[in-house]
Amino acid sequence: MHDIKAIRDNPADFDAGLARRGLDAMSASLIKLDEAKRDTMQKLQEAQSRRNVLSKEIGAAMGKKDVALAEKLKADVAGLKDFITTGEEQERVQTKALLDALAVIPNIPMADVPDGKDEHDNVEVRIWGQKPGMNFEPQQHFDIGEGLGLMDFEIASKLSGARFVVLKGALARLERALAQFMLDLHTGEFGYSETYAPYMLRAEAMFGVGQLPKFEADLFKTNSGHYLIPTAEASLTNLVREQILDEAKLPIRMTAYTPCFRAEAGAAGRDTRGMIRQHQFSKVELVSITTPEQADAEHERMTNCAEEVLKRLNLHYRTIVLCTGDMGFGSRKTYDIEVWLPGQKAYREISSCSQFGDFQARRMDARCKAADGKQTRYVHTLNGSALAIGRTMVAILENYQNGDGSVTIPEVLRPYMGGLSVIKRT
RNA sequence: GGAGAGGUGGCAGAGUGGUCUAUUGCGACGGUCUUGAAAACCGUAGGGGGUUCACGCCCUCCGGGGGUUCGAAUCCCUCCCUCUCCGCCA
Repeated sequence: MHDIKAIRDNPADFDAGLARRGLDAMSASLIKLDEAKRDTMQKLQEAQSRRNVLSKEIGAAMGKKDVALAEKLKADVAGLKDFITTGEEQERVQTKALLDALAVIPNIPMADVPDGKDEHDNVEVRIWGQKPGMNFEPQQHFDIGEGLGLMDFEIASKLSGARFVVLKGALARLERALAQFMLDLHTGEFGYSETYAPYMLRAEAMFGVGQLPKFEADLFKTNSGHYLIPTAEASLTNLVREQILDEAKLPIRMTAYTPCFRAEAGAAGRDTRGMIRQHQFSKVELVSITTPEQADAEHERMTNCAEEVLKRLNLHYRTIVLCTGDMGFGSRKTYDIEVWLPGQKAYREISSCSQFGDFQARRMDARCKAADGKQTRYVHTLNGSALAIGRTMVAILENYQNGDGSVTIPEVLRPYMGGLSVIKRT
């Protein structure tokens, strides 16, 4: 959510920011809505002020049992009633019109985000490791998993339809092992606080992180009116909603391992095979709540935390910064980490780390204040996947596959796999 | 799911139609006193918004949203949440 005052003060900057996103200028229409609202407010407040004064005089007259004066004053103030009633209604309508318009406008990219139209204009910022050498033709993860007899899309479709999977035996355990490994790393070495939070949220919370109103079609909704979280970001970020935090306590760093549910509306035909794009997947998420000054450094730090997972798994990856045309709705800067998949012969997104500025904080009303400070201000929010579990499993299967169809388990995961070093067909 | 009771400032807790500009207590901060502290005493306080170069002035907020009234913390409607008892239950 944008600050209308900032738009009013600097409409040209705002429109220039929108243009970088490929959007038309909106400042003029927004300012018009705002001016109409403020005009109503001024007249309304003046009338309310007069009403308050007269009402007090009525009270005083009643107290002195001067009924005649009270009745005269009542007649005086009666004329204001209609004006105030319609003014209040008008203010509500105008305020809603402005907020509705603001609610669907994406965040403005930071100055150092590269301009571009789509994913082809993203810019690589670093690359780590190298493609594994293999003396056989690498298979894709679904062929490996099905070959092991431990990954079953067919039975999953009978249970739930397309875009679901059933994992068995060592692969089911690998899912758990990956989550444990990642959580231990982030809590033990990087200072994130492990958090368990709801998987179902109210509309207000979904609005807070920017999922609503614009992306309702991407969410699953329950018959209780809740929405299933598409990412733990939604739950974790909302933990600071409607609060004024002590700045000395920032940054707050939280992590959670949760299932994620995505309707994948509009993804028909994309990644239909395998585990890359599912309605249900798990993810270890990182969320940071910071002061405005801390946000940029925290973004780099968070991205490094996500990359560290891949380093320890010895998976080749590259980190890219998304161009203005490819960024998500609420983000002002996003790094994607793409892991190399030898079976697919492609880099695929395995993590996305974004900073939102105060975009979500305004929607959630999450603020902070220095202990000695008078002024409250909005916190900054950041989140990143570290990592998506399903896609990490895909990467391990494809990168650690052997010529005989077995899969070697990365060293760091073996303690979590009961010492198992190779997954073989049983 | 059924029945009942409640949501008031950082916390506790009054107020049930008219100087409420929200009583009081605790806690907090500043000061007086003191070598220092404690105690005592005095004083200061929140959020959002409009307007102003500024000082300031004004509007609004007693869980959220509507309504009644000249006037609402107080009355009505509605939603949310908490607590108690019953029922059910991993």
